[in-house]
Amino acid sequence: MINQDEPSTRDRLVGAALQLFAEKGYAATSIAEVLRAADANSGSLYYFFPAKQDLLLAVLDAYRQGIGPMLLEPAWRDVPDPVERIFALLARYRQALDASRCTYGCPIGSLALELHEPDPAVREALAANFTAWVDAIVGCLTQARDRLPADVDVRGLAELVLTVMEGGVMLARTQRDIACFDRAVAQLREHFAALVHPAATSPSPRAPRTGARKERP
Amino acid sequence: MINQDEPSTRDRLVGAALQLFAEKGYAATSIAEVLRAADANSGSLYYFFPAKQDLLLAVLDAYRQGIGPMLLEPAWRDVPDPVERIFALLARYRQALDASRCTYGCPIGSLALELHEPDPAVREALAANFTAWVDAIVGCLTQARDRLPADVDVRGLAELVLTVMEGGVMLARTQRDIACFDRAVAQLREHFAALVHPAATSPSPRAPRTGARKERP
DNA sequence: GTCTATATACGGATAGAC
DNA sequence: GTCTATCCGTATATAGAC
Repeated sequence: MINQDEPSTRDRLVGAALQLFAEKGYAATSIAEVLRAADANSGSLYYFFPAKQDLLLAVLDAYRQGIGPMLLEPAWRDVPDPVERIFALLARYRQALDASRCTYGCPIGSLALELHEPDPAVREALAANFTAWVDAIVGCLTQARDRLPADVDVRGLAELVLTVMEGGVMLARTQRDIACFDRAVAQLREHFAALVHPAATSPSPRAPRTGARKERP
Repeated sequence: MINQDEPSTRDRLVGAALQLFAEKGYAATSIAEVLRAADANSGSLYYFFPAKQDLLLAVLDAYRQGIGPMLLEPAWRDVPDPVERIFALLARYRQALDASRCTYGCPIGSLALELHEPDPAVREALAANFTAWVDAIVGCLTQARDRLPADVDVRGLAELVLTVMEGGVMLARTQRDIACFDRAVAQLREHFAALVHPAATSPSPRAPRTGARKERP
């Protein structure tokens, strides 16, 4: 066993930076704050990370590695239906948004828009996070493949989910109104309702649609 | 007439800041850079704006005032159909994204996510920009009201347009791939295609749908 | 690996003449 | 309204002992 009960200095630094970058952003977080939050000293940090950006890269890697165990797994524990898993994931973001009174959104999205001309390594690390997230949704859609139209753009649809989440978070945060996020998700629900078959395979006892589409004259 | 040919020092400052904040972000833009770009001096800037944040507020106000003349009017000049105007607006963002090789997105969205704990005045100025943008889409949808289902959430649908634009810009910038934005817009097209009647009123000679929805078995 | 002390630069903002 | 010169805090990063 390598893991101790006490996290290593390096892990404390990455953890502190992860939290602070999410709360305040990258530029607005000073090294001194990270050191204070991690209860470490300047010498330790620069022993592990040659520069602040290397700390950011470690944080982005931690996020990517955490997508499965920290995000998807808890969100999907009690949700077997692949389409519902998509909305369970969105509900997770809603929860974080709500708990922070519309302050905490998606840390990757915030960093992606804060860093305008990022170093290639940083840009790729951000892109890798989005790709992993979208891949997870693609997985859900693939599992529900037989309930989808044959000509559907699976990747495009998965990206739409990310897009709606990120846009909904942005709007809700700016308006300080979680209803914005809810409306975005509700619209996505409508989109799925028009697209997905009423789950002949799934034994889920939900109604196949929430709001029946109005008939055309 | 008040306007001269030469823009005032104040206008040059706001214009320079507007461009720099969009290109590099708020925190990453130094006062010195603004002064250089505006060909002005520190004394002039602080004569007009007590602090950097007041310059930001002026920039956000300029954006809001420019939504009509600088954004909607040129985008809608040759597009009478209200639904097509929505996509013409999105095409405008695509153009900016493309011209900058997926670097320049939506400056308001970037600022909204960069500034995590903004001063109330700043947050409200950002929110006012989003509101004005969404209101414009609501206007389009209202004009097309008779082509929409009676129970549609007009504001929710308008916010979805903003949400898809912002999310699409975020993903395209991060992946440095405009196809991400295109896929997001294509999905929105699908959503509208399933929602909007084939324009009985509009004399536009377009086909009512691009990709016919697959029939359910 | 960790500590303290510090180098060095640059940030926003100010002073006061003109 | 505009100019130059400058204050002063804070930022990242380094040096070198332990």
